[in-house]
Amino acid sequence: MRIVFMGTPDFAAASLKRLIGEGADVVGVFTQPDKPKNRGMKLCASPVKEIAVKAGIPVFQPEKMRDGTAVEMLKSLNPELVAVVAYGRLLPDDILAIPPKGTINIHGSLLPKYRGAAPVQWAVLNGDRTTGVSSMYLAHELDSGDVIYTSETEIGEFETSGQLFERLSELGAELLIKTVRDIEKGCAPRTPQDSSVASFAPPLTKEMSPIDWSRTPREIVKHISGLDPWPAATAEIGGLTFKVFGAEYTSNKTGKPAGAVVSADAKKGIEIACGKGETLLITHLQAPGGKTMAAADYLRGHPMDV
RNA sequence: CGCGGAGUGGAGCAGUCUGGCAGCUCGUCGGGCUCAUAACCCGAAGGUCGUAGGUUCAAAUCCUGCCUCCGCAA
Repeated sequence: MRIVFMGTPDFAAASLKRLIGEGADVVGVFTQPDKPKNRGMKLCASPVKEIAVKAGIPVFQPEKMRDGTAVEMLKSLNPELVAVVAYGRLLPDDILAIPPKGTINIHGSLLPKYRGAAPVQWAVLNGDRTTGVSSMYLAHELDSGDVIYTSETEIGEFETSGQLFERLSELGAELLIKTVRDIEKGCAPRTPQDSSVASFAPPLTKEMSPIDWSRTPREIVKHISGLDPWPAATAEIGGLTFKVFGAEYTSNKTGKPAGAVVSADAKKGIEIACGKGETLLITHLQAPGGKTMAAADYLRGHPMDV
């Protein structure tokens, strides 16, 4: 079955790699154009492009999806199925209409929950105990198509969005293989989404970074985990804005106001007052301009008065 | 040439401006105290100061090249 793959970041690369590894007939790969990135603003290829190039698969990087060129590119490949994983672009109907077996998508949540750009992060932020991945047919409206299969997994208490992303990208890859196989066999189910219970997971922004210390320790832990690795939770301590990457629960109580430093032990970390007099121990942080390190290490070089 | 920071015993930092015996908080090892301890006391080991050259009586420190790492921004 001739398949065209569309995707961009690591989450998608895992699926493409798996698809190729399973011997699927991937006849072309669409990915976002190379963009200037990193130190030096060098032009960088997307993770998906790197996989495709290594596998010798033709790569297409149309700037626009609606000016007709993308349609021509896709038509010339004569695909039976198009598989989209985090391509980062809404596909117009004339593209969706091309492959006779349909256009499918892998999404990082249990649809209809968390439609949108950041389903993984919001599952963590909201403190959900479980989440998963879904495969679905693409429809005109964002992430609203009929669901084919889902795969569920638990979220660890301290699992970060980055870690969950990695696991879900593997789960997603597996689900994609299964979905493609059953579509080829003609036995893939399709279940319409119940849009009345749908929720939306908008992209994260830096405005979300500052920690609200008046919340409960668990809410704050979820905030920290959910924003890791980007945009990262931040805390103002002693006039500096730190990024916070790790915290542990304590059994301590304090009379200090939320956000105040309760203790700064060079063997443990920085303990901060939260809501209702509970406290949280920051164990990993990043000072402005510095690299991420254990809070205890930071305190050794930067003693902190309480 | 997007902007910027940094390489100093195992970890995190100071010292560099103004050259002059390599320092701090930990860790490690040995000993002591203790019912006990991540606590306390005593002692010890461990560094060609990223690298190559230059200036100097003398370089971690000043000058030049190179390597490596990191932050911001996207």
